[in-house]
Amino acid sequence: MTAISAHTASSPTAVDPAALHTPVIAWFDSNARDLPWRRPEAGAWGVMVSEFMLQQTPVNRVLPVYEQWLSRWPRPADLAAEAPGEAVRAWGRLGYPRRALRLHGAAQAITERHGGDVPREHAQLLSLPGIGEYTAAAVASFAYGQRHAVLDTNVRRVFARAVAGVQYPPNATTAAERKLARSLLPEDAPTAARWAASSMELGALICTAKNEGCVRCPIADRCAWRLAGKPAYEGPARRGQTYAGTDRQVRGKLLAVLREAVAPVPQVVLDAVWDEPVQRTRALDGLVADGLVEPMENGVYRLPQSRA
DNA sequence: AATCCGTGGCC
DNA sequence: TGGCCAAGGAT
Repeated sequence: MTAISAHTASSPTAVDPAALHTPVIAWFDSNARDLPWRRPEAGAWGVMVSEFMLQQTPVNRVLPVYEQWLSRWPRPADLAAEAPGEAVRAWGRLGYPRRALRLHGAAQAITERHGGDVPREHAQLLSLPGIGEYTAAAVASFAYGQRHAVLDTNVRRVFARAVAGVQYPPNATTAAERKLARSLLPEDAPTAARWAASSMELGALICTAKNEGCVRCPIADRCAWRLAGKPAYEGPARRGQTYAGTDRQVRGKLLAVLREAVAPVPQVVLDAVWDEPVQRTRALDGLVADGLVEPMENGVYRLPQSRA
């Protein structure tokens, strides 16, 4: 096949959805990981907790924390009854601790507005704190078997390569990607949900950002990117993630002290984590503004006890 | 739309 | 060694 015809074949309108569904779903049936949130006993709450934890955090680091959370808070109301600081503490070192606060807030909303059950409607899920377009679709699809385009970084990369013929998807999800995802969605809901999980798993295990495993890929023979000779990424520089010396690092150090503390922490102890006073103060103020830290009297701090 | 928000493993 | 990457969301 020439480069020209490979390019033609990469046109989204030329894709036969069924030609992708069948081999990818068959591959998933034999190769899916046995993750706890995929087991029936996880329920919608388990799926939802896992989705919060998996936002920007690898599976292997989520696993032990997920088990602790579901054991301690088996239903949304159990978490809602806790102080938000307990959620932040139990979040441990998963990163982005605002997710813990949002998950706690979502549990409160579910308890107060939805009778304690994770809502089934996409719009209702979307209205909960910490749930955006991706997570709403993921919960509706994985927990309730509904038909939604589930566009996470894995699926977007699979589509970019297999269909668009490029190495990486755009920085932010585009209207074209949503349209493509909808056009590839199987008609019946159970198959659509299976397809969502399958295409995501393919991106996570085979069609990875680096060291992609094309030799094990069930659709390698029709992947536009591979057929085009795997051209290198061309386009705007992808977003970097500098960390050392940033406010995020300082916030992380401050919150780590508060997570480990069994009693409220004097400011002098927090001051020891970072030398530069202006940045240190800005970071602590930011944590307070975000509701992750609660100032007490006399310059003492703790994880939030008040119900937001 | 561009930035901010943690943490740790990997090559 | 250090940039890159990991099932995003909020502003």
